[in-house]
Amino acid sequence: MSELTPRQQKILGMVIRTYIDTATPVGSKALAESGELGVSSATIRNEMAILEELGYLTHPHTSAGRVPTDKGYRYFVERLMDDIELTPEEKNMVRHQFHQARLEMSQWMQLAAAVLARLSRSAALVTAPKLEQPRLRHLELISTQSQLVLMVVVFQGGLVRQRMLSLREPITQDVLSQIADKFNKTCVGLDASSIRARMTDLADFEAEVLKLLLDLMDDSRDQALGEVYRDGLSEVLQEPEFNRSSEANALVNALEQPGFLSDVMRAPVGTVQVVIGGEGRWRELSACSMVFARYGVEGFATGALGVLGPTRMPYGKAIGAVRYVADLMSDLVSDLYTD
Amino acid sequence: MSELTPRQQKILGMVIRTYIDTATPVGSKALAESGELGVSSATIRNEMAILEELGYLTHPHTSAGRVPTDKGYRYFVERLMDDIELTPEEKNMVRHQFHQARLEMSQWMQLAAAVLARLSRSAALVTAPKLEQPRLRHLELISTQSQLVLMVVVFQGGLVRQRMLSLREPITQDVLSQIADKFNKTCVGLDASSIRARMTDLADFEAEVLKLLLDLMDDSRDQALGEVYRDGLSEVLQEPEFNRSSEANALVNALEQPGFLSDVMRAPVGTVQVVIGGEGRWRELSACSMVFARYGVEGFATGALGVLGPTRMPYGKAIGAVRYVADLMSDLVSDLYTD
DNA sequence: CTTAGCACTCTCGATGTGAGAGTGCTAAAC
DNA sequence: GTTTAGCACTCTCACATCGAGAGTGCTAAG
Repeated sequence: MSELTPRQQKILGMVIRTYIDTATPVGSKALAESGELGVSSATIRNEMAILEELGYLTHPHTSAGRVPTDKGYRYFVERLMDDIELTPEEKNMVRHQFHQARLEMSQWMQLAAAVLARLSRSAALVTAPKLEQPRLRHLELISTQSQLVLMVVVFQGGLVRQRMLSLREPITQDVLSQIADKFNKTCVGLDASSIRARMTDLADFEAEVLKLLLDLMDDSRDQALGEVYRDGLSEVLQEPEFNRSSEANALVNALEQPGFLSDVMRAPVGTVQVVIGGEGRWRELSACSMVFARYGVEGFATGALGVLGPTRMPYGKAIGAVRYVADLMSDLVSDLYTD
Repeated sequence: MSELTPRQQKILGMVIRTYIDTATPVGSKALAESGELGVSSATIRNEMAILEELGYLTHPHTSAGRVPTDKGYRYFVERLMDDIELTPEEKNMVRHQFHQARLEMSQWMQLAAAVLARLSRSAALVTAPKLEQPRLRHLELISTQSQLVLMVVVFQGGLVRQRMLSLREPITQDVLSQIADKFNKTCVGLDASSIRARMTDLADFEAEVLKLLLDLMDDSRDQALGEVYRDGLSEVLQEPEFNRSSEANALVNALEQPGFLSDVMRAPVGTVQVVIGGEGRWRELSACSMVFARYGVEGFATGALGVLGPTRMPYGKAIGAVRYVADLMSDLVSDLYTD
């Protein structure tokens, strides 16, 4: 890819910025009249023709202004964009909201989704952090009815999971407590495989508890599926590109599909990824872009968050918001969940 | 309201059923040709004119077929509708799916939403059951870091809630366990106000635990706000009435609004309510109908579930589905959560 | 290399038109 | 009295036409 001249870069940037603003194709005349270039519309036309030949711009039809291509957006995001940082006021606002919230993951996630949606004017998604290597911290068995037992498991770090278990024959609470004690005495601090190795020679019911516990530990590793928080869908559906319902539908579908997020958002913690126009992999999302990041503590517990909007999204704000919120969430996970 | 003649009822029913099917105004000729009435289109026209005068039908314009009014739908739902029951196959399918799922409220809720959406071809909403009068079953305090404590509370019936608590000065796990024990010895089986009355003379930190516990018990009473499961949005947005994005937006907005559901779905357990065209109270939902019910055990724990679709929704299926799923969920709550 | 000028293309909104669907009304038939 | 056939009328919808406007590409001159 040959380098663009400074003027070409400037023109490309202007086209994209105006298009993001107005959602209508931008013509040479409008750019010339803005005065920032000091050249005539004819010159701009020539440059635009070159940019089009290089694949950064297109025409919807012969006599309309120019519209950025996915490649154009990519170039813009990687080289031309400025003010990726949120403003101090925005940061303050976000921090303030997080400060107000209770110390609870589900609240944060919802809050994070709301903040992302508001700041980036796109639909936001946040998945719960999943433990990479869950270690047992505490196990409790509680009889709720004669034939039903509630198992509450606290993992190292403070994540709590529960599961129910139905019995063939009644077991008293005392016996249950003894069994729980046995697990707590032997298995605290261990991961699933160590627990499996350690707990042998178990009575009938104990074996069942063990099975359920291991199952739960396995599940916690990718329970991201279930707990996903969304926000901002209604805002993004107002964008003109989603008036045609086929586009809108693709987006709503993607958001509703439970597996979608975890499929898409594979990335190391600390980097912000931008997927423009579905990037070939998600054909139905060719009108959408995603900005997302993983958050949490690598190797311990990570989740994903991001925004989904039209390719014509305000990338600067979106990237800034995703980065800032991801960092914030990482801090929270690190502060609260790691010992 | 004067009574409709049997033939008028039959015509009204046919108009509504065909309109629900086709989403296009239905004319006298089409009804006459279906052959079920044995009269000519002219007669049907006369009857339709009367039905229009009475307010059950309208014209979109002079020369289009008839469209039901909200009043027409209401009459239909209350007097004309048949097969409100799901078919045995559908019931089987639903029961089977619930049988497959794990013994876990969040799974059931998600499943219920999915089933409702599929059966009624509308958007479905399910809120978690909230405890009317939570009683403490078990309390656990776990230190996760030097300055952080995780409080896990199990309520009578098996609902588990957690909250974190940051300390001014470190407290050892032993001390924490002693405090938890104190609560468990004195307060098990009590509701919030009894606990408040019982636990007096508390040390500094104990008072804080008490406050948090009471707070949590209070919250659990209407935590419905947070935990809401949705499904079927993408399907319902495909319906022709939501091509105009303003209608669609009202619907998406309503679904995203957290308070909306709890506002709307006030009803006793065991009855299915039908709100047609927003019924004046929800002006922005004038193109939508809702079918919903409360489920659970009255006086102990109840939640709400329902579907939201165009006024032109398949009421029979929707009501049947809502009733069946609500009953199923009630049974589950009753089986698992009551002692 | 830049720019003015110009012909050309294409969209968009307004306008018009004919076919089709459905109605309301009237008068005749049962 | 109810039903029906017939007919004029109305309104939408799809389609075509048309001019204005916007924007382009090209050419030739600065």
